[in-house]
Amino acid sequence: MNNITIYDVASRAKVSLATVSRVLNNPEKVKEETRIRVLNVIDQLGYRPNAIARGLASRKTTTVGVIVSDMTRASIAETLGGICDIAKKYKYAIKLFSIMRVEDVEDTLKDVIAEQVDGVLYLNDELEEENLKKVVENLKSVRMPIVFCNVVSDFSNIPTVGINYELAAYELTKKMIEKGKKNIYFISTTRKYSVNDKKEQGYLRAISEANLEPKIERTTGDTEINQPLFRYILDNNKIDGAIAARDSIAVSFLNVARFMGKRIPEDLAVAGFQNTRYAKLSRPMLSCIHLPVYDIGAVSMRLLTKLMNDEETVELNIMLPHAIVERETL
Amino acid sequence: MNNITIYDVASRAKVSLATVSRVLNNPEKVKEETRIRVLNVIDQLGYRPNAIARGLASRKTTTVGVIVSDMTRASIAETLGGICDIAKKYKYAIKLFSIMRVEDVEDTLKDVIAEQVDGVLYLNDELEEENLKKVVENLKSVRMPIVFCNVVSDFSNIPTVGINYELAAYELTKKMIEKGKKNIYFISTTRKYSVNDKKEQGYLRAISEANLEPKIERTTGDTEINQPLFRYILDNNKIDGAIAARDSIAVSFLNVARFMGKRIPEDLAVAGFQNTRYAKLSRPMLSCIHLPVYDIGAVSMRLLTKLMNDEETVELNIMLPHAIVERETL
DNA sequence: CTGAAAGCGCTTACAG
DNA sequence: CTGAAAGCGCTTACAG
Repeated sequence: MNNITIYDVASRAKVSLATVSRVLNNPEKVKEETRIRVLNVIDQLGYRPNAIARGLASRKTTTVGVIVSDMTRASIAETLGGICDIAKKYKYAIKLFSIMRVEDVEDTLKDVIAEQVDGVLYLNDELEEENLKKVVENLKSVRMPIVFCNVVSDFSNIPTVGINYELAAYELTKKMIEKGKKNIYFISTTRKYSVNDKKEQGYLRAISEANLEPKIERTTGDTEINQPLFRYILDNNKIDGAIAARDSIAVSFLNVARFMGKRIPEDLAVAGFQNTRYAKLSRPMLSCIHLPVYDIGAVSMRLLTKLMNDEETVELNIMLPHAIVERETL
Repeated sequence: MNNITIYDVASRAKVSLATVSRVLNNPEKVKEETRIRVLNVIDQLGYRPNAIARGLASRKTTTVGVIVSDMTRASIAETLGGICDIAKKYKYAIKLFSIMRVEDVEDTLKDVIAEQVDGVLYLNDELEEENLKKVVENLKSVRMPIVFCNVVSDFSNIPTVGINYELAAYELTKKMIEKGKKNIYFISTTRKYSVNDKKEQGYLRAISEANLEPKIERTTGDTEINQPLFRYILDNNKIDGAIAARDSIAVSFLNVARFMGKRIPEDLAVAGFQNTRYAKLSRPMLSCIHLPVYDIGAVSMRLLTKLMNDEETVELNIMLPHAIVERETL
């Protein structure tokens, strides 16, 4: 494809290819005069070293593998944005891997390893400790640096960046309680996400501290299916608060509640997690926990670069700050 | 990293490394007995060929480069999902490149080429024909197959997959006109996206066919800034219809209109483009053009595989079907 | 059908 | 400071 090789540069600059390689990788080892000459030729020819050949020779590909389950989820996109920006800054390329079915975990990992990436960012937050274990073991066995990006797990020795979901949910629940709510529901997802599990725990802690009764419901994300469930919850209960694991669920719940004549937030307070653009577009405007998803991506990529370069890393489990955004539903 | 090499397999299977390579790449050239023996060893050892070495030797990396401008945009995520799924199916890896600033175009392209990908999917839909030209020329010069994924351009000879935005906007506008609306605004984006340009054209065609007066406004995506503009539009005019280039803008506009007491859709019809999950969550529920963004990704990836393998491709400019989703605002 | 050998485009000790 | 040479782990004509 790219016809210009290191040989072309070398012959044109009247040096050996070793020298060209050095001005690229260890410029300080080359006499300034030679270096400048080579650099000029590189520039003239528009030479870029073949990343594949370089990867083979140096056993470093300056590529990181990003493992995702469901690309489609909105938060993933922003997190990827953060990852990309920082990767670019540190000159890493990004290879994307998706694990569509749990059965594919090991196979995907073999792929990742075969692709010779220098490190892995794991954003697959479906809660399956056994599978997570496989991931960790596979990667450890080849000494591949890994960081969990917004994935909560019991592996305390794996570098992680995220937020303190437990605390965030705790604070949010507590805030509702302080506002006088006594029948607060937690609406989680049917599918198990590790982060949602933590939110649930935080909710439970606040509820039990206040001696209230915990009430947890689970929904699929699907609006059509939610409708009857939400209606049922709102019909049969003296519910006066609802915390949803995701903004979209919260808005969906909010809509049903309003349709049924509930005054928000007097009769019913509602809150979600994420603070997407659409939180502001709901009516009334949704209150929620703001998740710095872009930053989570950026910071985890940065952490990974440190790990790949054996830099000293003070903190391996980074919790980014969260915030309660109070709008109109709380 | 991966310690098991083709040599290990060869010696254990008592064949030469050439034979191992053949069972992997040209199995039909190997005697069945030998093939099975080798396959067994591969299995036992869990051998995966080093993709980098393979890429260097064969000059095929079975990797495609995906060039994106703003990862953060919601539609990109779903499109990426389609790309990933099909890439996986055809055993291609995906490398992600972002072009953050226009100045980076050429530099990013050099990166892409240096990374030795076998083909490129270009999803950067900011309208800049000159820059698009650079992209095309750079890639053509190294004979790199490329497909424009949801990018509209004047380069009719570049394979493209998307929808007929002009027609979609035309139909949508026409539908509003048929419903008796006479003062229909088109609300586009300040930033130039090639697809939005087409939408504008379709809108204009329908408007002029009906001898109505075209009215185009542009907004940033930012809700805070939109508010006053929308208020202004709604205040000063006998507007009775609004088509927004994006769902989020449509919902935002809808909210302001309702706040000002407009009855939807009697006083004012509103429609958007995309059909995100949130279109259903607005109140009243947003009518819009449904864009098959996942499919656009999937189909363009499929098209690219054909191009990379020099398969005959009947259609190089694929327009996927769109649809008007009528909910409550139209 | 199989093996020996050259080569893909680099990096990196090793000499000098 | 610079060059000759080996080697990274594969693929692929070329013989046989």
